Amino acid sequence: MGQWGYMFRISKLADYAVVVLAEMAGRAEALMSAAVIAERTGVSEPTVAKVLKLLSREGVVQSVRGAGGGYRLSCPADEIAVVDIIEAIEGPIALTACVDGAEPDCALGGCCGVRGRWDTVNAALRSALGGIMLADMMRPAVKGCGSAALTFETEGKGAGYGRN
Amino acid sequence: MGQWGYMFRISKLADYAVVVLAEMAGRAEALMSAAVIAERTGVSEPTVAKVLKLLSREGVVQSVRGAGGGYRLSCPADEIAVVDIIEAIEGPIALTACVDGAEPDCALGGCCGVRGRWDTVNAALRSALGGIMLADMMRPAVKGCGSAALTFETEGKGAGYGRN
DNA sequence: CCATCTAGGACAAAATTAGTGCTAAATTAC
DNA sequence: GTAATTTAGCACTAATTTTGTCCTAGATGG
Repeated sequence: MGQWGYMFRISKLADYAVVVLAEMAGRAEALMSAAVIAERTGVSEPTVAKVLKLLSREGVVQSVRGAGGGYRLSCPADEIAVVDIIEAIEGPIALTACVDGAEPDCALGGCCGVRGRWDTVNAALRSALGGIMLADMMRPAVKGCGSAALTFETEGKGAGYGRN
Repeated sequence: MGQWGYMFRISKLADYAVVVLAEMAGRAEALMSAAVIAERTGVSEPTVAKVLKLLSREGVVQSVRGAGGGYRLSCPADEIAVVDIIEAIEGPIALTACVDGAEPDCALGGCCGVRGRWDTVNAALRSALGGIMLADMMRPAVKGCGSAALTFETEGKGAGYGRN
């Protein structure tokens, strides 16, 4: 019922995360800085940086600090489940807050007719999404797109942050 | 990354919808007014009314106007998929706005490396959730509130409905 | 006609998300 | 060792979404 009317919307950040990782997967071994990835994907640099920080903290990517540093995937694209990416950004999957253990002060209290029943749904979700890998999200290499010469510009961010 | 840190959160309204419908399923044939359902579920009346209006518009429940009117389920609880309920409240399932055909003005444009790839994910989602029915969300008739001794529940926690 | 009861839209407040900026820490290059 | 590069981690503001409520209109039954 939001602007798009879609349920199960994932956050834009998670969406960007998949785009960013798909880009990185193209050069799986190489280190890429946030700035370069931003340029290659078209996502604004601050946003790319934010996404990568989260992904790094959750172990989806590895980071190397310092000059010449950057990020690389922790494992091959066909071993990273999309659901893991989303969880890295948004936290554990659950259809409601009403899951085992959490949230002590439900106003409906012990009378809630569906308490604990969402677990089944959540399990089904995880199961269904667990099999879809990052590699499945990549298109078969489109030329002309996104692959504008990999230049390490020292020009800086003076060019301004394009909005996403 | 919200307060609960859960991804795939459904809205509270959709959550209420399941609670409301589970209540109605107990007396499948009978007409129940929004006021009565509100009283029996503990969800505030304006909210119950709102939920029922949406469910009615989408055909999940049937409505009867006028004195003595109310709502009843359109079909048995084991024929109503939970995902249908959620869709009735929140609109069609889709993990991103970036689905087939839709959304002409994605800033990443034609260069987006994952464009169209979400369809697979969404299909998997629908498939997994389509098999879970409202009937599966109901507890096997619990008399008296708070007894709660039920299969999966490891403890008396687990809630998630904000107060009204 | 009058008391009920749903339909539908409008709306303000609250909660969440998005996006940006700043400072610190690590690493490389000179 | 100093400077430049690049990630880490907050803190914060603005924009968007969700909630919850209200108000008016249309049906229905007695």
